[in-house]
Amino acid sequence: MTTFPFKISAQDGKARTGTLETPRGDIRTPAFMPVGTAATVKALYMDQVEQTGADIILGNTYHLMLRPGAERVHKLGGLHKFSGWSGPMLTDSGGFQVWSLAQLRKMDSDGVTFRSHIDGSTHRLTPARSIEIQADLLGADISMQLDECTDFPCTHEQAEASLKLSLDWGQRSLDAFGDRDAQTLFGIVQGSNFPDLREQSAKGVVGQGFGGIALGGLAVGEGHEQMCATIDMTMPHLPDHLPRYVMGVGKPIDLVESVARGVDMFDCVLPTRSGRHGQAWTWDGPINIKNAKFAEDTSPIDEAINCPASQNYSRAYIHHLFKAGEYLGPMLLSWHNTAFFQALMAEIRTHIAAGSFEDLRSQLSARWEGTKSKARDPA
RNA sequence: GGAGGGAUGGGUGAGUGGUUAAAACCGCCAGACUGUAAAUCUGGUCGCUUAGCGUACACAGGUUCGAAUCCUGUUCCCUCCA
Repeated sequence: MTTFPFKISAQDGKARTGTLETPRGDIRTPAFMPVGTAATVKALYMDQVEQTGADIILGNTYHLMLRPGAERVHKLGGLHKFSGWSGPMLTDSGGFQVWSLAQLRKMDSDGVTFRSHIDGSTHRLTPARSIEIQADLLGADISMQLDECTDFPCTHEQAEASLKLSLDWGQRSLDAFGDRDAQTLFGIVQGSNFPDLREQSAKGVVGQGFGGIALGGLAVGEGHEQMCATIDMTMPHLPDHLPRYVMGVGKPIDLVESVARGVDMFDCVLPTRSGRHGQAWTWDGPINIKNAKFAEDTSPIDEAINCPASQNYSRAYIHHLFKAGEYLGPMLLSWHNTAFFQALMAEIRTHIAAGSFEDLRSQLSARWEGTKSKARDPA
């Protein structure tokens, strides 16, 4: 397995900062990767995404195979050329859709059959097909193994069966991936919130020899505390020399606390989705720009963020855009949020390098205490 | 001048005797959003001392055990004909 050079330049407690070097460019870690599911980071130009400081973005196997079709993207020159993003790209395998589209798919030991949410047509995803789509057709720099994102909560028995399936699919993904010079493949640890199962899964995935290790099955309703506990129970079983990626996370507080536990990479739809919905993340916490109190607020969203959307537009104006249903509102907040998440990661890197990460962490954790996600009510 | 139609909660607009404090949508006020079926979804939106009470369907009367709904008058609006 080709592993991209991962150079850790500084460590502060369990937090570490460094660079993951890919043929398409370096990824500064800890890194936040904006999500571009359908070959677009929603509501943003690729130029804007790049200017926010993002080194790498995501694409999605399931969505792209349905539309415009993986073969078509390949015919058009691959996902980078097609979308206009020339930096590194990571693609998700479709494993998250196994969970999020549970009602539209059927699983067997060999793979998953999806009924398209667009037109009802049937699509088959196996570990090998997912690799073919990601690495061969889309041309992802980092591919993810096909996995089953385990539902939460679930029984020990269910979690064990699920992680074993993912382990098996991981091996088959590796076999299909083979040897490649300029691309790599990450494995995914599952096991819900059971220490023995996370250990079992982690040891299995690490033993298989991937180019990076992801933690899956998080941010699916377990809440902030459970998520941190799960990361804690998994980290001891991961090697230091590989990048660690927590999939689908998270809120700023989640990022800070995960970095403190040794995580190097993240992705999350939150900055763009909540931006489209009127939520702006700031150093003082999230605000809902649609709230009446911003109707005549002439201050910018967050002057401290080096982004035109953050600095050059009044809250009153963006409030108006949202109330009026104007496209520019969601565009500006998606832009701001994406820039804010990058600014947060940059700040984190700087503090790790300076050995002052714990100061930053305690400061932000106190400030963002109230934003921690609660565990989903089982009722 | 004549004939007809209509006035319902912030707006549009259902409702033609009791199950109507009054559908639905919009607006307004909040909340949620974590590997994107999400420019989405959820809750609230007459007042009060809130298992109840008081007001309320242009206005004023009337019929009825009971009226937004039926009758009479008034005011205003719309269409058509002269």
